[in-house]
Amino acid sequence: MVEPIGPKEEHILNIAMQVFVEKGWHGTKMQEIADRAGVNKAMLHYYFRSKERLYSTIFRQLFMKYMSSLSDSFQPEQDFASTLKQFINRFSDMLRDNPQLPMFVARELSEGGAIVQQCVRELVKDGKLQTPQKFIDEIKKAEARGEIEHMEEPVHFLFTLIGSCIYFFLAGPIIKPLFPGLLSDPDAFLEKRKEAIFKHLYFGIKKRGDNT
Amino acid sequence: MVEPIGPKEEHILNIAMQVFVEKGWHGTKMQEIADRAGVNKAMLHYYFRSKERLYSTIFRQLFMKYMSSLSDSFQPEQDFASTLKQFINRFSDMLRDNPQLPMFVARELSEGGAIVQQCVRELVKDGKLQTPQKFIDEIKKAEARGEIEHMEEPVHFLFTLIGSCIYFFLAGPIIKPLFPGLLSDPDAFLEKRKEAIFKHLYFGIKKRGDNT
DNA sequence: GATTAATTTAACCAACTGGTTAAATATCGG
DNA sequence: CCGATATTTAACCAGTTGGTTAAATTAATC
Repeated sequence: MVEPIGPKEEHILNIAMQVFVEKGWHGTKMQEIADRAGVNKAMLHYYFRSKERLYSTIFRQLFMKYMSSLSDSFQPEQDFASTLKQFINRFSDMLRDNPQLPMFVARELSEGGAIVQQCVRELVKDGKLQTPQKFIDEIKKAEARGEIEHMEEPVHFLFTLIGSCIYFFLAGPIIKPLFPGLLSDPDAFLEKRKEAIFKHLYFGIKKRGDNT
Repeated sequence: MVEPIGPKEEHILNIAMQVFVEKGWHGTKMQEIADRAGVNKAMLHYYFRSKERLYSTIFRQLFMKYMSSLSDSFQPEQDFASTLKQFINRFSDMLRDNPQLPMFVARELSEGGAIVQQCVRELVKDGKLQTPQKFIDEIKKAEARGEIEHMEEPVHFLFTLIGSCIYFFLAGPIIKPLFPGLLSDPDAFLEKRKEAIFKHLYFGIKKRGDNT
């Protein structure tokens, strides 16, 4: 089903991915892809027929990468604290390596052209987006083990968790000018960020032993 | 400095705002604004000279609205628990009334054309984006009062908090198809979401009295 | 009611966009 | 080396885009 693609084709695909991720569907011009890939514009159509096809290939790939990383980052461990810690670790590392990925996915889904909508419909239909249930089940188990507090709707914790991990990467352009210096050592920052998220979500901020 | 604008001008501005919020800079066409506003395309240029100017007016306005709502939602109360609860309440309500606002701001900042960059530079220079410090100061006070745990870098809590509130609105297009039925009663959902966020961040999920 | 200024319109324009095509060039099996 | 196939190019095309303009219409002023 997945026909093999030549190195040239792959090179174009990689460049196109960069441009689409940076500028989105409307902001991306075929000419710019061609220029940055160092090929004639007609080559893009030779290999991919149309902007729609090229985009659809790329969106599908990146959307799956994003959703898969959610799934892959979540691996049940001995206790839920470890599971949570590992998820934050892995998911944050993926975001560090693909900082523009969540913005791309969110933006394209929100602009929601026909291509994107069809893509998502297919993936949902094929059952390829079932991360959440895995998550929720594990939360319920940890709850049953008496490890964590009872949650009425575990899905909320999922939202809180993902939101906490992602926000920094989505809001980067606001945060950077507001906190100059915060990112002088990005790696160190991310490590602290991971710890902070875990502490906030697992222990909360309330002073323990305080019953007010 | 702010010249008074006629009702017609304002009408166009409102429509233009809708279109820009929906489709972003590149996705917005002057013709569509004109059509939806029920005016001749030349009128847009008559009132606003260029797409850049029109956009710049709108971006500035919406970006300030977003940043102000962050600031306005944060009003110190008797105790930090109440402050936090109220912030989540107010900020979430604003998001409910302007669900596309965070996506718009994030998207435009990430595409980061010259207009946006200059806009942000001006606002930062004019000191109009100083919400965060207010926040951090209050956290430190609550810490000093012994109300909450010590935080090495309170700014992380800010990120976790905002991320938790915003994620649902940014990820709406992913969440809706994945959790059909979750939003059958959006208002009820949001109320539960507010409570959940507060619980997660203030108390954490760890079973209390458990010292593992 | 005439004159002036503000508003609105249709027609137009140059630049750009995605896409095509036919010819040129490179590649490769024989 | 030859033919066939795959790749690459420049020129081109029709539709769209932001923007202009001059004339027409309306509103305001006297």
